[in-house]
Amino acid sequence: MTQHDDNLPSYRLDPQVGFLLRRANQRHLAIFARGIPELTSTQFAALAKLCELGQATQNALGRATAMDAATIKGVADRLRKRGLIATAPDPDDQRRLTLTPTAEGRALYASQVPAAHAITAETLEPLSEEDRTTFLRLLEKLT
Amino acid sequence: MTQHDDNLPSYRLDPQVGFLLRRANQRHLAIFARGIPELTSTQFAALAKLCELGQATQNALGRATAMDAATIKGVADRLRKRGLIATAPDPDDQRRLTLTPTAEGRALYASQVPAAHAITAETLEPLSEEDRTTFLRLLEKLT
DNA sequence: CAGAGTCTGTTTGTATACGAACAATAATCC
DNA sequence: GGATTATTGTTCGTATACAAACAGACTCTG
Repeated sequence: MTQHDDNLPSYRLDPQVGFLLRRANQRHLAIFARGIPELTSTQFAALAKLCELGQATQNALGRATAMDAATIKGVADRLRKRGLIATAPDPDDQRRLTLTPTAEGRALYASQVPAAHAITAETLEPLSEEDRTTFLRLLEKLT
Repeated sequence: MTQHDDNLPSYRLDPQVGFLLRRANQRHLAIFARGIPELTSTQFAALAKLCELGQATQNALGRATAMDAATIKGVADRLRKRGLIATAPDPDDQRRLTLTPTAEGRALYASQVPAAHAITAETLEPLSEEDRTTFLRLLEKLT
């Protein structure tokens, strides 16, 4: 069987979950960049969620898209600079910034939804129909 | 004011592979940072692979750890600054930089291997023994 | 009501990531 | 053997990520 020397640390990088997760993510991001060159994966996520919600506070949008306050600020700034979302102060809470997708933002989002589905399909393409379901079910448990 | 237009293709962010991959990766990185505060996940990967290989060219180490030339440069610079790896010019090829782990680097690596295994275990902890095998098998195909 | 604590958005600093362009060097080909 | 091509490492610019510290605005509690 396999010999194990207890004096030497036995560790291989390649099969570790973390390494595989990082590479799978890299592959997905490359597919995304080819599929929707107009936006980054993160920007599309924020825009999509904002269109889904209709409107949201900046930090709330960050929570909904798994970005911390500092990250969502940068993403929101770039989307606003491109005219895809608009910012308005909340009359009920002076701290809050309410974000809303602009008509242009909604249009871009709608136009890219088919591409987004294609990206998901291409990312999962190496798996059989059945394996995709299994994979997504298990992956969801690791979030 | 939110209304649903049935002409638009439906899309939800939450179940998309890309979003789940990103969040699973975030969770893993948080586990890693708690488990090995001395090094980032990327730095540990580079150090581990270099210890595995004994020595490597900078770009070759990048390829072995899935980092492009610009990324591995930054990682290698930080590891060198901390005295964990050493750099030497290749006599046979003036372009190449040969990287080698220092004694300190090997010692730190060896001391953290158990923690690294624990990180992998904790990341996969939500899955049953059988599901872990399945998940890793499928994840590997998406790399 | 006053003070403690919480939440909002912001800023700074560090660390991946990657595209693109670059100079120096090697390898290849005709 | 000289020109073309490829590779190596570097730099620049942009975009996530996140910790930490901050000020201002709200909330809760005593």
